Amino acid sequence: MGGPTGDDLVEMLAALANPIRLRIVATLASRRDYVSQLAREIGVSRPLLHMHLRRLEAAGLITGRLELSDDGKAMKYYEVTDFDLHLTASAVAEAAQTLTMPDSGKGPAPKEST
Amino acid sequence: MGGPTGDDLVEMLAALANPIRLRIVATLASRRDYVSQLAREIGVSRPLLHMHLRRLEAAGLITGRLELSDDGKAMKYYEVTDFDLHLTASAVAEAAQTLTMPDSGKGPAPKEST
DNA sequence: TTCACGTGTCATCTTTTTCTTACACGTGAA
DNA sequence: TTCACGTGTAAGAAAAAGATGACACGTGAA
Repeated sequence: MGGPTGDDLVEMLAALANPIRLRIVATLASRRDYVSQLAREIGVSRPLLHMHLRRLEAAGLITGRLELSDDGKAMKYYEVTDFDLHLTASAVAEAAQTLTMPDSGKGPAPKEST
Repeated sequence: MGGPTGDDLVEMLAALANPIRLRIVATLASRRDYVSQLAREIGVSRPLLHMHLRRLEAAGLITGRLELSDDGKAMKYYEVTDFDLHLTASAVAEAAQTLTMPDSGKGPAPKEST
């Protein structure tokens, strides 16, 4: 039972549930890369890539750090983390127990009269 | 390398990346259930639950079949499938190769002049 | 018939994601 | 200075997802 909490799991799954972000992780899996170069390889604009990178980093799937190149430019390099998610029905059932519910459970069940 | 295709993976992940749907899978993991009862237990309206169930079934994570109860009512019972997703950076990298791209790769890379 | 319970769908509204365009800043080289 | 390349962010349009309410249909029991 070392899995992530329900909320964290949802965030990780949501982060991976997108073609572009899947591609970002796939690209970074082979070698780390900096933002502009990554944008060119994947074929998306930098602002868009920036947004996707933030989502992936917030979910803990990648990490980025700013470095200075030889010619003095500030480059932000990203790389993947060693995430390892094993998804089965029982794993999901366990994580779901730690889900932060909006308010259900205390509120009255949705009325369904005619 | 028996994993799902990139598109299928995205669909499965998107299906699980939601608190309510996570709860549905968790509930069905212990015992199968029919729609109205499930809606009461989870605390959502039937139309909403119906939509989430469709998404989960489309992703292949649950299956439903219509049965007739003793008192002649048509009940739709759902249960979880034996899905087993192992998510690592390399697994993602492999699945990403079979992603159906909108059009990138052929289209001109996003211009970024000025 | 009317009620309670089961099924499903459609139209609509609200919220969130996704994406583009435009801007700002910094550095090294021509 | 101007250009090329790197960084980041903010505003707004477009698209998708989430959620609700009102329907319609069927059956058994009061």
